[in-house]
Amino acid sequence: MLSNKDSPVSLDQRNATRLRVLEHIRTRGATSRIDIATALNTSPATVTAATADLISAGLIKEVVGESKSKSAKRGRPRVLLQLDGSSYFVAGLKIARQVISVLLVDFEGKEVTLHTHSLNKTSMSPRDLVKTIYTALEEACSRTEMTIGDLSGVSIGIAGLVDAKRNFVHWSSSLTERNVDFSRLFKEYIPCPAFIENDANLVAKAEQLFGLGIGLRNFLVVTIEHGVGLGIVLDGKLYRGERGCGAEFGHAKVQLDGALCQCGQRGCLEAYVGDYALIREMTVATQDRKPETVSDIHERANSGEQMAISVLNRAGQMFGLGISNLINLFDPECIILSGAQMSFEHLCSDEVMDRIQSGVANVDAPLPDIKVHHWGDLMWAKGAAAYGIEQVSILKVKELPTNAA
Amino acid sequence: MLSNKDSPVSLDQRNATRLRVLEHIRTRGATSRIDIATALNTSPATVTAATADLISAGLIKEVVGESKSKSAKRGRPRVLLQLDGSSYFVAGLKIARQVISVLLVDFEGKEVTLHTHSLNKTSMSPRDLVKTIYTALEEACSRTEMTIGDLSGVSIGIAGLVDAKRNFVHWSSSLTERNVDFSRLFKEYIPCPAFIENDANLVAKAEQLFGLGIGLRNFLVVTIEHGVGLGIVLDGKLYRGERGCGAEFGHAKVQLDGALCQCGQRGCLEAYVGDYALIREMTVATQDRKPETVSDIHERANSGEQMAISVLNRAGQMFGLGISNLINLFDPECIILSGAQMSFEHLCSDEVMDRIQSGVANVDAPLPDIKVHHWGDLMWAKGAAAYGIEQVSILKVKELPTNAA
DNA sequence: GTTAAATATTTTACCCGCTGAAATAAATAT
DNA sequence: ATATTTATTTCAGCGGGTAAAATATTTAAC
Repeated sequence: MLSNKDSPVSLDQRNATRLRVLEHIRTRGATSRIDIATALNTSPATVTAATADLISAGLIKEVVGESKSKSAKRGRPRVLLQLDGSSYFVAGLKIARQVISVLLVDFEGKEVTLHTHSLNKTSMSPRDLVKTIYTALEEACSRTEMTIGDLSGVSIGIAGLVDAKRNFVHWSSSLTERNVDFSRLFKEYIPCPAFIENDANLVAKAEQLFGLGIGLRNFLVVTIEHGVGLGIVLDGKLYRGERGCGAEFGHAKVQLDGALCQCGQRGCLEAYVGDYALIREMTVATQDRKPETVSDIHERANSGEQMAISVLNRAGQMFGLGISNLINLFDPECIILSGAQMSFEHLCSDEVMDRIQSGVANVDAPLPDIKVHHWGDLMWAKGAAAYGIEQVSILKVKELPTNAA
Repeated sequence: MLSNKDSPVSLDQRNATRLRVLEHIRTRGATSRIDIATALNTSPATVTAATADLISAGLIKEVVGESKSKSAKRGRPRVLLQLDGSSYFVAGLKIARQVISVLLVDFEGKEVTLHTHSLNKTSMSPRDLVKTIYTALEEACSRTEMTIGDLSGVSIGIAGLVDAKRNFVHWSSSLTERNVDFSRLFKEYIPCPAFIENDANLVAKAEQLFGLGIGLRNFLVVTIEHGVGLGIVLDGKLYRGERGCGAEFGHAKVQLDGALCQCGQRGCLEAYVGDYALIREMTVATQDRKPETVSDIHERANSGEQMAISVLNRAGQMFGLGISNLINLFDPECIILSGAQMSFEHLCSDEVMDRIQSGVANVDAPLPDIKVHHWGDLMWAKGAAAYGIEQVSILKVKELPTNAA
């Protein structure tokens, strides 16, 4: 009798097909089997098999409705397939300085509830952080009919250097310790799969699944907030680097021995563009009237204050220089500038775009698209949720039986 | 009767396996089938099939000799497989400013002959360039018993912005025209498959196949010569960007509105590090004693001339800044500094390494290796040959019959 | 209203590449 | 000479995918 052991190659192959079908449905919305087969360049028979598996797992469902693509006049109508949001739920968390945001979403990414948990310290020990995350999750669930046990995945975004593959945080301003392996702590406190990632990478995932990156395979997402973050998507996947700490754009050096940065080094982009940098500059220049936020600086600039204009202007020039370097290196399809607040117009001005243009090696081919995306406050948590949905999709597909039931 | 049409998926799958086996033999040298099966995590039966195909195509051959890995005391001895260099020959060309270097190699990369064809102009029309390439190829072949018709591939390295997938050159200092599609010209003049690529990408290929990049999957190669070039290898493949003009490191901006560069922009790394930049600086500072080469500057620095020391020092600082930015973005396994001449010690000094170290976001994990590779003068042409061998390998594998003969 | 045509999906028979087990090959130890 | 060990090849079978046929479900035509 021959072995019945699953050959790993074949298993991976089939799951890869299932995942490709699932991803296509997620990005394109309600689609028919025949359209999926055409789009994925595969046979209808394969799509029938894959979708049957996904339906049995509760990941997708058949819906009634009109096909968006060419509607035939005659013949059997197409059956549309859509994500089934109701089977699984995921929590996306963003660890910010003052607050943890918890966004509970269904499997389509639709918001179930949002909860904000205040922090009294801007940094804490890993164990305390995970305990606080658990509390925040419980509070969020208590607003719904769910319990933590109903969650299929928890995804956590944090600023800093994170090796997501290992749930390992090299360093984060939210932690009092370096080199933290969260996988053990998660197993101890969180009763479902949990993932931690760099926050900018998560926003990149959100752009890819729900935002301006839908359908793109090579793009960069630059996040603008307290600091400057970067997410790199190459060939449809997040690029993280060998040790998981690549895509450090905020601390790219734009000036030899330049301004002092939070990180202790000199000349970092963030030291010219980050909000704390702008506030510091304004404070030095106008001791008596310290601005509280970047919006304050904007207001003063709009009302004609030369110093404010100059500060914002230099930030824009440095930012443009950094972006042009990204284009020179990556030559992406698109760069998405993502921010949750409206306080980064000075980084999207015509002058900045001119600076970018003038810094890119000149070819007679159109520049990559530079798109500005003003998200709501939920940007970061949505990013975490997007990543969680993706990871849980992978887990659920792997759990599918090898042979049809 | 059912269709016998090859399903493209399966065909690609088998060819991918054949190529993986071929690549393994190329990088590891003489190896037995059992070792290949273990290394590629596949079954001996598959390796038997793949190697039989590769042998019938003349790509590899069985050789006698001792296995390098654990030699068993008893049992059937392992049969070693090695590249068969004698079946196919490839020409690697480097278009430099004064000269075209032609390196004829066998399929193992062993030099058959080297020929240098002088140019009387530093730039010419695309058609003239291809004609000149043909002449240079003829001259090189005439030194051997080969003719151009015996070549299985011609690979051409050129400085500038090249979209290798399309054999399209956006811009090159060696051409009097922009936006040149070489595929038609190659068909017209070159009687075998021909490929054109950015020269730094080719050096990266050479490092991957023959040099310090063997076995690495994510590394960067920085070339230092007249200008500064970059080749990016991610997941074992050259990363070229969406329009094929990524990896432009020489024109990355390291200073806002800085020194004027050849390219017409300001603040490019090359404008601080390129040899013409150093010579220009020295000329301004010491009008009466213009240095001819970077080596001259080195000599003067070694003999204690402050101005020369200062010029080289600043170049090193700027270079270190650029490298640290690469590490921050890519977090590679390794960065290889490749140069054909010995005139870049000032870019590998301890001060430069300190500058790199101090510019990399700090994690408690070892920095990527920074390796210095002093090639001979053949560096560029060897790179072209490496790329040619790889491309021809792919072509030959694709030409294999679907069913065993 | 019935039938024909059109189109979507499912079923079925089979192809292809890979695998494990068995067979074979080629050496050494006894 | 025979047993043992190890490498390679052969071979039957598995799993995923496909083309073609079958089936399902609609509209158009009469």
